[in-house]
Amino acid sequence: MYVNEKAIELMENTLKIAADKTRLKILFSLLEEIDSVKECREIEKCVNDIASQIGASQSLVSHQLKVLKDGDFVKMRKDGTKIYYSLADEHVREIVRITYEHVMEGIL
Amino acid sequence: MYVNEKAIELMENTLKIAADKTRLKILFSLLEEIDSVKECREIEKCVNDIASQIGASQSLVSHQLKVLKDGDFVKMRKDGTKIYYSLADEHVREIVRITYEHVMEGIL
DNA sequence: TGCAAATATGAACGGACATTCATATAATGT
DNA sequence: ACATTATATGAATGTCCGTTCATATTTGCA
Repeated sequence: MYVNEKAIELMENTLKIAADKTRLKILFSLLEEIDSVKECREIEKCVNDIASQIGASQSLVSHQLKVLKDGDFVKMRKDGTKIYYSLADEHVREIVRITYEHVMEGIL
Repeated sequence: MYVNEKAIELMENTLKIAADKTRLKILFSLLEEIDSVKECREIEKCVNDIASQIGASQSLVSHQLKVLKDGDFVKMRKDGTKIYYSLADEHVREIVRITYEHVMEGIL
């Protein structure tokens, strides 16, 4: 089917943002586990907590959070010296969830 | 939530394969339009048909089809000198569809 | 005002990769 | 066997980007 060039570009940009292991780890760190991936709740965390949790440097996490924020994958809330990040909306969760399930099924 | 390193790598690889405008065009060219994206049927096309349809060179399409095939995004069927490609399974359609819808909603 | 904690920023480096060009391989028909 | 059509392949190139290191900025507090 035909899809115009602009839509293709937007899709490419969106998928590129998700297609990085550091950024994926950040996104998963913002999902609180309950039972399955489907039932995760969004939570908020500050930069250093994310960094120590995923085992990456503060600088790297800050850089990648900027990418995620520019791409509207996450939103932020300032509180004192700390800045809390959380997932932007349900759509981010959905794209992460579906890719995760596909990988887990070993099909894709 | 915690996700092991191997799953993160697989997700990164899967998303990287989809995150390219030429490969996205190829995938869309293998979706026959009916009404909405949800209702598309898979079809098969040979390399040159795909190339002329998306306005790319034969060499480029062949290179990217190899990437898509190695990533199990497409499957192939030989018939004489022609080789017909089609989407591998429903999961490929789903990831393309969801990303497309998100972009179209202008939310993500 | 000075210090410390938390985060952001900029430069620099190295590796990955999309594209092009030229050429090779494979299959078909005469 | 040869020419033709369809597709694959390999090298070369230029660009993008993930990561690191050092440093700047901001906020709170004594």
